[in-house]
Amino acid sequence: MSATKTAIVLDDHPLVARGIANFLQSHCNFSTVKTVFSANDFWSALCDGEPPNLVLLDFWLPDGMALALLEPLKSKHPTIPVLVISADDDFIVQQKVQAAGAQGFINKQATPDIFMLAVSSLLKNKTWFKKSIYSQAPKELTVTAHELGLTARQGEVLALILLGLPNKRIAQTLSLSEQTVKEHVSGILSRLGVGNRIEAITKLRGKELLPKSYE
Amino acid sequence: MSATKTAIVLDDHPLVARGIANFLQSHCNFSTVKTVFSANDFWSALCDGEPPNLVLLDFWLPDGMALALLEPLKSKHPTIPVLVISADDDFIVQQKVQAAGAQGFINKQATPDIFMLAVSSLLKNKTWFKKSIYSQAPKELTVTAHELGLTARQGEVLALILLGLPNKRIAQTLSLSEQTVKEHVSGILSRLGVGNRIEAITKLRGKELLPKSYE
DNA sequence: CAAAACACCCAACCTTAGTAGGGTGCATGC
DNA sequence: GCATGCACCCTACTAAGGTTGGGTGTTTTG
Repeated sequence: MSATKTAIVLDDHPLVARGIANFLQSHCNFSTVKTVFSANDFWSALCDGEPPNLVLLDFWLPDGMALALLEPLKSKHPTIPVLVISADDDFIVQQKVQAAGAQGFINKQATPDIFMLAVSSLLKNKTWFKKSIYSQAPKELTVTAHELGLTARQGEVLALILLGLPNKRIAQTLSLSEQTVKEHVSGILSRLGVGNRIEAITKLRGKELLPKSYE
Repeated sequence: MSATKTAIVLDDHPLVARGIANFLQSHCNFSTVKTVFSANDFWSALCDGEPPNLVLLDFWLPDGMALALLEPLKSKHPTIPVLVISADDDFIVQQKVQAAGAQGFINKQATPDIFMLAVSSLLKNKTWFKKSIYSQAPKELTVTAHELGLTARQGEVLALILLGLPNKRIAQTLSLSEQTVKEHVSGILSRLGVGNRIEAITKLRGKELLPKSYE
C-alpha cells in the first residue's frame, strides 16, 4: 500500500458524493478525494495530476452515462480500479457493470462495513461482486418471457406488441406470416390471462421485458 | 438561533445519511446529528433525549414509509420542522409531502447552496417548496388533457383508453353510445398524431394523465 | 421410439376498432 | 342572428385483431 491514497468520486448527487468522499478519508485512510458531478468534470479531474488509486462511479448518471464512461476509462487507464455504486440492487445491473470492465459493484444501502471491505478489496487489485442470487428486495421491475411462462418466440412477439406494433409489422420484422403472428399472440394472451393485446400492454405497464438474459 | 442545533437524519442508504449528517455539521453549524436507517430506529432516537431542531426524511423509504411516518410525527411533535428529501423531483411527490405536513421538500441533486438555504429556511420556521413549475430538469411524468390539445370529454375517454378498456366498456362507464365513444377516440387519435389506440397507449407510456387539475 | 411441444403455414370466421357521412341540441362569440 | 365548436346519436363500411380447425416439419423428452 502506497504512502498516500487518492480517489475520484463521480456522482450527480453532490451530497452523496460528499458523503462518500468523506467516508473514504475518515475510514479508509484516503488522503485526497475529489468529488465531481459530471462526466466532463470527471475527465478533467482525471487528467489533472497523478491518476487516482480508486474511482467511485454512480451507476445512475443521466442517460446511462456510467456505462458509456466506463469503456474509454478502462481503455486509457486499465490499472485504476473502478467501484460502481448503484441505488438499486439489480443483478442485471451488476452484470452490465462487470461486463463493462468495472472491478466492483456495491449498493448504496450497503452498510459502511461492507463498503470498507469493498474498497479495501479493490485496493488489493481484487474484485467485489455479489455471488448471483440476491436475497434482499428485488424490485421486480423487469420480467423475462420465461417468467411469464412464454416460449422464446412468444417473448419476441410480446416485445414487439409492447412497442405498439400491429401484427403485420411484427410479421415483417420477424419474417413470418401474419397468421403465425396471430397464433403467437393468442398463445401469449391466454398465458397472461387477458383478452386482447391492449390488456396485455396495460398489464405489463411499468415493467420492462428483458430480451435474452433469462433466469 | 439557539446555542446548539441538533437533527435526525432518516435514510435507508447509510452513506447518504452520513453525507447529509456531515454536511449539516460542517456547513450548517449543527452540533449533533443522529443518523438512523429505519422507522423504528427513528422513533427510538426521537424519544431518546431532547427533541431535535430538524428532521431530515428520505422520501423513498421502503413501502412508502415516509408518508406513513410523517403523520404521527406531526401529531406528536408538530413544532419540529421536517425536510423531506427525494431522489426525483416529481411535483406530485412534493404535493403529497406538503399535504402530509412536512415543512420542506428538496431534491437530492440539489446543490449544497440550495440545501443550506432550505435548512436555514426551515430553522427560521419557514417552509421550502418549489413554486409549481419546475425549471431544472422537468421529467414531464404527468400530462393533462389540455396540454395534449384535447377537450375535457376526450380526456376522460383517453384516461379509460389508457386503462385498457375497450370502447364498449368506456361507453358503459360514461353512459354513452359506443359510436360516440368511437368518435371521441378518433378525435383523440388525430390529435395525438397516431393511428390507433395502441400507439396512443405506447406513446404515453410512463406518463400519468392527470384527471381534473389542468394548466 | 413415440409422444409432446414448438414453430410455421393456410383458410374461414367473428369481433372489435376506426372512418365517413349523415343528423340534433346547446353553448359561445363575432 | 348566425357561425363555430362541442357533445351526442345513427347507419354503413373497411381494416385489424383474435379464434378455430385444419396441416407440416423439427426438436425435446419420457
